[in-house]
Order: sequence, then structure tokens, then C-alpha cells
Amino acid sequence: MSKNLDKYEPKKIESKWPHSATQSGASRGKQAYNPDIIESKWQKLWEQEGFWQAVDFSRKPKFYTLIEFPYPSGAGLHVGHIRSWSAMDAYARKKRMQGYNVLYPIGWDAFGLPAENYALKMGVHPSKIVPENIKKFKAQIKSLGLSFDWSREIDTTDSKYYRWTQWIFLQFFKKGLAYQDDVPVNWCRSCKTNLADEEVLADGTHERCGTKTEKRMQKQWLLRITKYADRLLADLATVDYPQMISQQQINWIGRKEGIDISYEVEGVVEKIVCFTTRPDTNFGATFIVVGPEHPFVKKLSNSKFQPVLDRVETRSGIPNSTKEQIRKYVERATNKSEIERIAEGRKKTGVFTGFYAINQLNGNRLPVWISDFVLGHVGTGAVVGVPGHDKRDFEFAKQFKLPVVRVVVGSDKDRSSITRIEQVQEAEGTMINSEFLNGLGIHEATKVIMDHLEKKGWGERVTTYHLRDWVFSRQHYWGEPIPIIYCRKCWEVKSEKLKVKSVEGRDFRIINSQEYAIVPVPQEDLPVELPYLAKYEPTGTGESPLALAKNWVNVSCPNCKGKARRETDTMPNWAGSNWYFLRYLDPENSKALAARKKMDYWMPVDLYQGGFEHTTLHLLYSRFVYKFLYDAGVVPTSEPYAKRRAHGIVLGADSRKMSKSFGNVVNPEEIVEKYGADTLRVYEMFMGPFDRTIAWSQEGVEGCSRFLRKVWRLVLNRVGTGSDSELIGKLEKTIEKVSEDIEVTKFNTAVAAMMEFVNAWQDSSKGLSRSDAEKFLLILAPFAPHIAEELWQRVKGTTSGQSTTSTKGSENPKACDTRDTLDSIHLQLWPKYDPKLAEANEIVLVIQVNGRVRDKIAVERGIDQEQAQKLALESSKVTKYLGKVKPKRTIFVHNRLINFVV
RNA sequence: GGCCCGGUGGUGAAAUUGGUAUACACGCAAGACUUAAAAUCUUGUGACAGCAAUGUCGUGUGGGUUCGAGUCCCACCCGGGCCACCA
Repeated sequence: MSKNLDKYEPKKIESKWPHSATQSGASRGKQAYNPDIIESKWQKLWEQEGFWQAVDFSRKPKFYTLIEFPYPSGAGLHVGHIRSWSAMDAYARKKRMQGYNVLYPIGWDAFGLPAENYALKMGVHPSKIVPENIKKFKAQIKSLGLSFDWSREIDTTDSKYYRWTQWIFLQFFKKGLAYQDDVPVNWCRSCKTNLADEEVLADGTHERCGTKTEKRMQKQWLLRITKYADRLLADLATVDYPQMISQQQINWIGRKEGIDISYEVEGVVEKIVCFTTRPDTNFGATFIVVGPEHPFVKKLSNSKFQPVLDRVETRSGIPNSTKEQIRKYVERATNKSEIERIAEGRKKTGVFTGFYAINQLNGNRLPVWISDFVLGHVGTGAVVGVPGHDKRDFEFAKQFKLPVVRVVVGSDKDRSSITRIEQVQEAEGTMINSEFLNGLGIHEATKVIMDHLEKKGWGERVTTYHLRDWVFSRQHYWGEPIPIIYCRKCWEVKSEKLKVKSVEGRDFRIINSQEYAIVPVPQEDLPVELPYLAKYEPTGTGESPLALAKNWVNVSCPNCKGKARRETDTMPNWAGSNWYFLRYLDPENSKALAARKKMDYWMPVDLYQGGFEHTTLHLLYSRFVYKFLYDAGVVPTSEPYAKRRAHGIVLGADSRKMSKSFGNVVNPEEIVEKYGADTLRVYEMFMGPFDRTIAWSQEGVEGCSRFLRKVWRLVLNRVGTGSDSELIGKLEKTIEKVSEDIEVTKFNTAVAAMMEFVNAWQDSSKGLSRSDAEKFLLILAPFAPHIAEELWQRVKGTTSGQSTTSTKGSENPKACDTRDTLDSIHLQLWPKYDPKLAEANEIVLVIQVNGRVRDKIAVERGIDQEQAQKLALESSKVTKYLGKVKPKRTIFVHNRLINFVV
């Protein structure tokens, strides 16, 4: 068969669209693929026609596709953005072609540290440089032909937008879920700000700048996310998230059911309460450890405790610590940062206080130690030491020669004596040395002992969480001002009326040792606009640079009209992204964050696509905020996102993170210039599984460029009157595969399937009919929208004006309701595949002997076992292996294989 | 230490979820077209043996279940991610 495509007679091209006619070189269809020209041409047209604008309240089924809106960085678009967006673009385009009313919006997440730091570096005010960056970003995005609905563009730094960010804050405040407290904050020396726990990496460094953070106490605004912990956990069952993401949120919330057990201290009226999740092992307790911050430690210097201390110091048995040793140890430990404590490794240190506590279960005396491995903010800040069944306790016991008692046996990992620490913990086992628990399994024993302790009044069941309240204030310029005003006069009036003891943070705030009432800005006074500050560098004093804007800070109190001052802290960069997906639904609304009717129509987001790095940040935060709004009756559903999918990172060609310092950054503009947007898009989808981290490959881009050029040649040269029947089957199969793969976000195999089909097309002698070629273009369209459109117009132009596909059928809705003036490929219906055509009449039947492939024969589809067996036994290759032996058993898999067992 | 992914050619990766392992792409080799280059096309490409037909081995390792295992079970090794002296 001939492979020389150029020998094919070019088709005469006439298009209804003047644009393509002028481009096609009038009558010649042979001209080379020139993405540069066709891409910008179609982008303009699509935008003019408003093809991608979603329609509120359309009768078509809605589909809300969401990508995480970008922070418009100065560096411009990253190829990683494109990987995620073009994949979701393919998804959105396919959904449109399937008759959905698709919303695929975009906007700008432009407040926050990165923007501020970039502005400082460039010496240009953020209010100036952010719009510049947005402009640059926008041009880059538009050159990719992504089908975003630009009519709904939003910007978190627009006061018409952040007015509602502030409004949400006020709702939290009114419900008592926004409050101020002195909290240990993570302080970044370099960025001169405090950070949320979620923004600090495991090694104690700031996720953005890599500086070691320090803990320091500061008055901060907090949002009570812990109140929603149980629902954030439970409702994960109602959404479709990748397991990895749900699991990570579960771990981060860290719900634990356990019990607080009280231990009386001998000789003084004092109790130490220890939290434990393993009360079943409590008969094995041999000591108690309190952290250096524990209240009991502070009391040791109290004179009441002295006589006891003096007495016990003379006791023998356990190496005693002197008062001086205790004081020194506590001082050293409390001065160490948490990071330093961890950095010292797991070698246990500690001092004995001289006191004993009583385990009321068995009357055992438990020496009370102080050690810095016990953390003040975890549990009750005190631990009951069960060295037989806890690794840290075991290490501590070994260090200070404390007794080790085993109370569980029979697990896989059990040994009669402990030789290695790893063998200490177990998941299953039976109780021993535990009186009434003996013989019970550990889980049963846990229940029994908890009931027992509660009944006796020695313990109280509690649930603890790893999640803590969200530190919501930043001492930075470039963020939403917190809409709060502090008023002296109001406090003077209010404090007299207050019957209950007032609480700082809840009722008043101390500024420069004076008490102020906390007055929320009235809703009608929103937005509290961010004032222009020429000097906006962080101060490093713990106060926001906004404090310098005297005219802005000093306001009259909305209550009493007296002299008052504004809160000067701003919100973290997550504030604007908490609810942005709601604003897309109604971006111009000045009465509410979005009209309820529109939210009713569009929510929840049907598919939300973003990075894994936001799992315990934005994704968790926004679920929390949304749930709060749901309780306030603002939004219609309890979860914002029905389905979440995450994409992998695109690394440099050297498999390292793309970075200027490595010189491995791929500039998407260059790729578009050289190969065209379609090639870039196809490559980024083809490069590998969507959720996997993959290194960039320039050769891979070439390959995809070759693919599109091949499509171009074939459509213009190998489209005739009839189709190769085998090829039709392949086409139907490809349609099926691509349809399914897009749905399950397997874009890489979808592209591979199309490549396979195109190869078959090239190899076939007969080629494709025009209508079959159109079908192929339809499934290509979501991946490479420009070339698909161009070829569609050219192929279609060869007929007498009527589109040949099913879209003209009267009962078929158009892909977009309002605009049907142009017969764009993107307004066609997604092709249905015909399973009958997809299945070839002939199949390859695999013949196995003892499960090993020995021969393959071509047989008719649907062959029965008897027939297959007969044919198979005729194969000489099979008889060679079977010999004269009669098969013991024959396994037949319909349309697949036959296996003889001898 | 906990939880979660993953390990398949020279490379990125496929495999209808227990039924032809390595689709698709890259790279490489040989060849065609061309004055030449680009572009395009053809053939080959898991390892070993063989001129070949073909055979044996082969999905991190070792066992197991099965007519049949990349896929399921048990034990282990290695790589990655998130969390973490979390009681």
C-alpha cells in the first residue's frame, strides 16, 4: 500500500467561514499546519462569540468545573498550571459537547505574602504590580485557548470582592467563632510575620521562604475550626475525594478517643491528670511524667510543697534530684524551642520531683518525673508511663532504670521479655497482670476499664484533636483589613454593665495597657478598604504596618461616635480563597456574596481540581468556612466540592523542582511559539498519569507535535468517500475509550488511544470517509481545540453546507443554548460510539496449555467452547505440547482464550 | 514512629481489574526519498541462545493461592509524600 500521502489529490476547500477560507489559501488544502495563525484566529472568534459563557438557570444539566485560581506571580505562567488547566479544559469541553451547561471560571488570588514580597523585591507597590502581573498572566492564558468563562473573572484584591471576605469574618465574629487569644505563634524572622501551623513544615521552616520559625506568644485572631472538627471528619464520607486526600485530612484533624485519668499525689492535696488512649495497659503504669510547662511543676517552688520535697530528698531507691537540679532542668527545658527539643533526638532527659502519685487501680506508687519529651500543648501535658507498651515510655524507663511491667501478651509481636523497643507496641493481644482485665482482648479491656474508671470517678472519657483553632491574623500590609474597631468609651460603658467576669479577647482588648471594647464594623460600612501606604514593609515589632496609617487607624466608633481605632492586622492569604467559588456564580452582586438562587442552581462544585499541597490548607479551610456559611443559612449544601481530583507536579527535565537557580524552568510561551498551544496541551496530558509527578521532556513535546501534524496531513489528504471497515471498528473503540478516559481523568491513555487510531488510519489503504473523519475530530477537539476546529471547518466545507453529524437533529440540543450562529466543532454533540461497530467480527483466541500461551488463532466472535476446542486441537503447536494425553480439564474464557490442563 | 502512595524495557509509561506483559510516546539502529538538510516514510528494538523457525527466562525479593498472578494473600527490601517525642 502506498504511504506517500502527497500523491493524494488535495480536496477542494470552501468554507462558510470567511476566516478559514482566507487562511486556507483559497482552494488549496495542502498547505502546512501553522498553529501560529490558526490558534490566534480561533481564539478571537470563540471569545467574540462568547462560546464559553455559562448560563445561569439553563434547563440543561449544570456542571461546575473548578480549578484553583492562580496567584498571579511575577514569574508568569508555570507549565504546571497548564497541565491542570488543559486537562480540566478537556473535561469541560467534553461535558459541553455532551449537552451540559458548564461553568469553568477563573480569577485571581492576589492578596498575601508572595505578592507583597515580590513587590518589595521589585520596588513597586503591590497595588501597581499585581494588576501588571494579572495582565501578563491573562495574555499567557488566553494564548492557550482554554475555555474559561472570562465574563466571571474575579480578583480577591478588589474591594468589591473583599468586602464579602470581610463580611464573612463579621459573621464568624457575631457567632463567637472569631476571637482573640494569646497563642504561641510561629514567627518567621525573615517574613516578619506569624504563620498558621499549616504553613510551617515538619522541620519548623516556613513553607514559602524556608526560614526556621520560632514560637512566640502573641495576641491573635483565631477562627474556631475545632468546633467543626467532627463534621469535617464525618462528612468526608459524603464527598468523592482521592483516598490519599481524605486520609490526610483525617490524620490532620486527628480525632482520638481516650480518657483523662486522675492520680492523687502523695502528701499534698494535688492531682495530676493524664490523658491516654490506652487505659487497658494502666495496670502496667510505673511512673508519671509531666512536661516542664505543667502547673504542678510551678507549684514545686510553693512553700506548701517544701516540707515534702525536703523529706523525699533523703529517701533512697530512686536517684533524687535536688531543688536546684529541678529548677535548672525546668529552666533549660522551657527555654528550648520545640524545634530544639526535637532536634536533640530521642535521648530522654528528666528529673525526679521527689513526689509519688497513686495508681488507684492497684495502689501502686508512681514516681513523678519532669521531662521535656512531654509537650505542654498535647493532651493534658502529663503522661502516665507504661514502659511495657509504649516506645517513648520504654526509652524513658530504660534511661532512668524504672521498672517495666508487661500487661499484654499473645500478639504477633509479643516476646516474653523486651529486648528491642520495636517489640513493645502491639495491635492485638490479651491482658495479663491486670486483675479483672485478665484474659480480655485489649479492645474489650479498653472499654471495661474506661467504664470502671468513670464509675469510680477516677477518670473521664474525652475526645481530643490534633487540629487546633486557625490563627487568622497577619501583621502584614497586603491583605484584607480585619473589620474590627476598638473603642475606649464603649468599654467604659459596657464593663460596668457586664455581670459576668469579662474575658480579654472576647469582651475587650488591651492596647498600650488600656482596655478597649471590640466593636465590629457595621455591615453597611464595608468594605474597610486597604489604605494606600507608600511604606509597607513589615515592622517586625509584631504590629502590622497598617498601624502607621494614622488617618486610617483613627476612626469614630460606629456605636458611640467617639474616638476609636481600627484593628491593624490583616487576614491571611487563605481568606480570599475560602469562598471564591461562590463569587463566580454572581461576581457583580453588591447585595450579597452571591444570590441564593444562583447558588441553589450551581452548587456544589461538581469537580474541583487542584494540588495535593492544599489538602490541609485551602481545601480544609474552605470546607470549614463553607460549613459555617451553611449553618448561617447562606449556602445551600453542606459540602462545597462533590468531587476532588489532584494533579501531580511537573518537574524540570532534570527531575528537580523547576527553579531559576537550577536553570531548568520551562517557559510555556516558548513552547507555544515553537509548537503551538495544541501541542503543549496534548503533551501535558500525555506526559503521564494525571496525578503523578513527572519530569518535563522536550522530546515528548516533539512526539505530540508529530502526532498533530500527522492528523493535519491525514485529514487533508486521506479523507474520501468510504471508510475502511476495520478502521471504522477502531474508530468506534477509540471513541469509547476517549469518552471513558476523560471521565476518569486518564488523559494520558485517551491521547494514546487517539494516536493508535491515527497510526491505523495512516496504515489503511482506503482511508476514512468524511463523516468518520469528522467523528475523530470531535473527540480530538477537547484536547487540541484549535487544530480540530480548523480541520472541522475545512472538511465540512467540502459538503453542500449542511453539517453531516447528528447535531442537526431536531431533538438534539445545541451544546450552548444561546449562540448557534456559527457551526463550530465545539458546539457539536459528543459522538456516541456504536458497540456493534466497535467489535470486530474476528477475534484472536489465545490457546494455552497449562496456562502458557502456545498458539493464537483468528476465530469468529462469539465462538462457543466446543467449536473453539475443536479448532484449538487442530493446531500443531498445541498437539506438540499435549502429545497423546487427553486434557484433564479445559478452561474457556469467552472471546478470549482456551486453556488445556494436562 | 504513624498513615498513604509507588517499584514493569535504555526513558515517560500501558495492561479491559485474575486471562496474549511491555499499548502509546521518546530514544536508539538500519534503510527509503533528497544535490543536501529539514520534514516524512519503512523495518527493527525486554534479556539470553540461534542464520532461522523457535525455545528458555522475565513486572523489587522470597514464599503461597490458582488451570492461569504485574494484578489476590503472607513476609521482606527499596523509593516518594504527608504527619509526628500526639501520650
